[in-house]
Amino acid sequence: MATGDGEDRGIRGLYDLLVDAFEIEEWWPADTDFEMMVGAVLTQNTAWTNVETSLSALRDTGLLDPAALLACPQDVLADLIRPSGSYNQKAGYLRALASWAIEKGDAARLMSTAELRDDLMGVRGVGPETADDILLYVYGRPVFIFDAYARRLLKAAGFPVATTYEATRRLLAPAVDEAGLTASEHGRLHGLIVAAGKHARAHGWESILAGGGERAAAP
DNA sequence: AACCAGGAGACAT
DNA sequence: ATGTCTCATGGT
Repeated sequence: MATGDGEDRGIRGLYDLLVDAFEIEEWWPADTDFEMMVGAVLTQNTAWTNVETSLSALRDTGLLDPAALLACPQDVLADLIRPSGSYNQKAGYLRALASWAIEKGDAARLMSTAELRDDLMGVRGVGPETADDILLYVYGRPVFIFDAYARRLLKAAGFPVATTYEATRRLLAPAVDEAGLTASEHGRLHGLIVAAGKHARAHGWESILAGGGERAAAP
């Protein structure tokens, strides 16, 4: 590995690099666990600013609560989350999520990470990335989010990357393990990667990976 | 005015 | 196990 490519520094090294390169505000702000889960579904293929509009509408109508949300007619719910796009699909997803939250209660906290991940992915509307978001930000499990930005970054850094989320996750599980980041660090890392991804869209990944460069601020 | 945004599911191959 | 299509608004 005298290639000098990014894999040499490992995921821990990538984390250190990004901490120095970017300043981000508190990532994934939410008052409650359920609000965080709702946000995770609404943000699918959707800009976060649009999600905030929907979350505010849900908060104002008291629907950021599993039981209250289930009691709401689906077409009314769909209308409230319209700004987030795919509102008919997502309204159904949110109902499935609310049912799961009520059914599970605190039992979820006792499950192993692998078990809980499988359980979450059984919920309609929760795929691999959304499940990992919830594992990380609601249940405090130290998982790496292999979203599109992360895969591009990892590839640019010299890691072997697959085309899909799950394939990449399996491929790089050892590297994530070796990094040994805490859940808190993983949480910050995901935010940093999204900030880096937006920066890279304009300036390329090289400007970041070269390191020691400019310190960019996140909007 | 295409293109993308803090993806997932159904279905075909 | 891997593609393609649909969902659908709002910002650049």
